[in-house]
Amino acid sequence: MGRTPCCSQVGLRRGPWTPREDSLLVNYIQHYGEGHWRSLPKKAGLLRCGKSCRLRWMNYLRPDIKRGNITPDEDDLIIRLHSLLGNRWSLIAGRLPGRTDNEIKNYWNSHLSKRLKNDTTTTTTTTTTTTTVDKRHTNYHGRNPKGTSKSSEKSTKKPSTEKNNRDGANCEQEVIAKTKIYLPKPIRVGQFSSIKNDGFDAGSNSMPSFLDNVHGQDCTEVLNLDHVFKPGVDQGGNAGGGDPLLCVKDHDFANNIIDRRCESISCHDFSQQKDDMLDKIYEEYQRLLEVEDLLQISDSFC
DNA sequence: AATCGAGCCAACCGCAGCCGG
DNA sequence: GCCGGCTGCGGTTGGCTCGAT
Repeated sequence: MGRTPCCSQVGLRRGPWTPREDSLLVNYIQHYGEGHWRSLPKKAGLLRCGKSCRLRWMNYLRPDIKRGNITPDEDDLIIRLHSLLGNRWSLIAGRLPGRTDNEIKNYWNSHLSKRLKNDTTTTTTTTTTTTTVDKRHTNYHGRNPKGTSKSSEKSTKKPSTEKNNRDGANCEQEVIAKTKIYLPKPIRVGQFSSIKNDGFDAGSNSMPSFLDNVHGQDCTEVLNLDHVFKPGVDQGGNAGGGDPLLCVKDHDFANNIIDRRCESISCHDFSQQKDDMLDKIYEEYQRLLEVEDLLQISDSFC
């Protein structure tokens, strides 16, 4: 499709945005709303391409954006969603209110992927989950072996909700113990085509790619999804029991994965399973946020 | 004090989906 | 059904910051 790259136009500014440009963009959007990015810069008096304006607004200027201080809970949620969705940052961001896909992507690349790397190097030398969890305890946030972490140091400069919300390393270790990280290979998906692009078409018996890509494992190992989801569930795998996570952990899902490998169930069924699971993870996250709020309120009385 | 290297993140680039003509 | 423009997405990059030496 012959599309002219909008940013290649002569005379358009590039690089970091100035406060004046920001205010022009914000003022324009406040008056006329988002959209029509192509024509927006001209109307707003900006020497930027529409794409750049959109990016700036979406990733930085939107009023509902939370910046920095990814909490352990968000961290946990990102890991779990990533294990489900792969590099579908926009989908993951959609489940994290106030977070942008760019921020999550950056966070993953700078923090979590390193943790994953450490994790995989340890898992290759060990066979039991217990062992790998123990190893991960020493590698949370991908901190370097010297123990100096710029991210942690930076976070001391910024107001750190992470430190306020949780009891530091213990909680981080707890998160680690709850999660098993996989690294799906990058998948490209359209907004409404996650299943279609997951790599299995009607005539294929293959697994969806996000599962195929799970660490290059076969479906038996994919059953380790149990580790992806929050433990704290009973080992019997009983669904219900008051905890929504019990549903997430529901073995029916894992069984469906196997069924798919062996019998090829319908795309729709699987899509529904995945959507349900996402909803449940998200519900859990919302609950965590509520609990955090309650804890903060109670702390404030102490 | 200067230099180096690692980490972080805003922004850019190119591709693909969607949609209207 | 085809074409072209717009938009959204994910990968990548460049520059800034900061700790280590």
